[in-house]
Amino acid sequence: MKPQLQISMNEALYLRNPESSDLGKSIIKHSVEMIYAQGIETFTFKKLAAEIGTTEAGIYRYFENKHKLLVYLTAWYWGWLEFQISFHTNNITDPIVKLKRVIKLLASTVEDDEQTHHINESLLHQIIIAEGSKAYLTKQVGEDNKQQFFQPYKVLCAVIGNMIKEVNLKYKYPKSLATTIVEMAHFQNFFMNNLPSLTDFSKTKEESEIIAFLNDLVFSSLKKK
Amino acid sequence: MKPQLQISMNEALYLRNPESSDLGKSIIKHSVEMIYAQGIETFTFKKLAAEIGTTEAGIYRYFENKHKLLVYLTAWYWGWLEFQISFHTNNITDPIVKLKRVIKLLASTVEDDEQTHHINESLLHQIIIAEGSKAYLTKQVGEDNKQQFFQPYKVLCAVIGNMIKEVNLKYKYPKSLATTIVEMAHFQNFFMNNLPSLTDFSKTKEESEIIAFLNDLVFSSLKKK
DNA sequence: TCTTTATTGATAGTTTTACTATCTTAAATA
DNA sequence: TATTTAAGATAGTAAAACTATCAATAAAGA
Repeated sequence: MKPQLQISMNEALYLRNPESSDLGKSIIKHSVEMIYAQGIETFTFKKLAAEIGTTEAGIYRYFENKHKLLVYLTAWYWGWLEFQISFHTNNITDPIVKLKRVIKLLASTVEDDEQTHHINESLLHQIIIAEGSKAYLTKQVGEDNKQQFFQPYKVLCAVIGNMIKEVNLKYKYPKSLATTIVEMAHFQNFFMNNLPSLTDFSKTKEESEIIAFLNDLVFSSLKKK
Repeated sequence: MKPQLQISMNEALYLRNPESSDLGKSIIKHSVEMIYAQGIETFTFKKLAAEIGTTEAGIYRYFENKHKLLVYLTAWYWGWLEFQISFHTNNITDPIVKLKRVIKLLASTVEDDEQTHHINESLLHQIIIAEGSKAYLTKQVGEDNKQQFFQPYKVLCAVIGNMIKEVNLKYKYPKSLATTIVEMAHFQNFFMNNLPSLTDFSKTKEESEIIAFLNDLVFSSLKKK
């Protein structure tokens, strides 16, 4: 039996911890599948309840509303990704190699660990691409931020920002470049698949091209003069 | 009397052309003010109707739904911005100067032409920053794209992509760099004001810093080797 | 083992959003 | 003057987004 990876979650994101029961885990599992399939706007707690054989009220015992659930899923994803990054860059000493590794992890389709847990990371990755920014592009972003809902995202960006500094201490915009990498890894993917004329990858639709673009972008910026 | 700038709009975006009547113009004007103030999720046609002294049904005669209205506003904005860009880069021959000008236009707060029309471009700019990507981050993106709803955005990106090529014909990712500039001009602004630890501009909160970042990013990439 | 507590299921209800339909009036146009 | 057309007024429906209550059951503690 593999050791279960537990992502520690901000308690203010849920009413009852979904990791603490079968129903909770089922909510997460089917949320991911349904939001992936239908998109966040057409997804409702009622549909979710019907799907997993419980009632709407049952869902509301775990999550206050759809927005909190989305924020929960994004927070979980960024926490998970940060773990992946620290795992896969663990014994790399060269900061350039390390940063390249991160870019690859950000822009690659994740393979799902079917065995490990109820969350299909591959579907969740697609959700984050299409819905992730909706977690913070709201009027409540200030309050949500005060409650630390975006901490995993901020931690991940900080980690990448530090790697950037390792490559070139004199570079003036490590944080902004970090968010640019993260956001563009996703946006270029979305554009490539949905509005292909906005990218240079419409012919092959290969994520390796996104990686090449991001590498070029980042290491041109970090080249010392 | 100044000549009115008319942005030509895709007819499939509305049921009745809002530019064709006072009520229509009022819908646009107050939509911009209300979406700016409340955000797109809490904004409703009922509230809008109350605000402008008409009925919900009255709004529905112009726009099929809230999403179409948002797409209309974003399309208008990108059309308007493209005009601004072509106007302000008109007699510039040096492609580097031209591209810098574009970056400045993208990342600067727009001053509203109070006199010219019913749309407050300054508020609309803020709406695009916070809500703009929601216009295409949906499950209907494919159908919406087929109906050419994103044409003004695509045209703008193509224009910028061509300027990039003018600077360096050998650069491999002109389109993706163009969308990166456009999106990051907005995202860095949103982060600076709402999640400041994600940027390097949290101290000053000056958009001039975003411009400097984008200039550095773009011209590092376009430097010939 | 008995009792308490916690979790879920079942049911019902409210408010708001998102829309559709119809009818009337007023204004513009032919 | 007849006739399209836009807009106001009113009403209504379906679904979404919740809240409340009570009973059944299972686990945990005394």
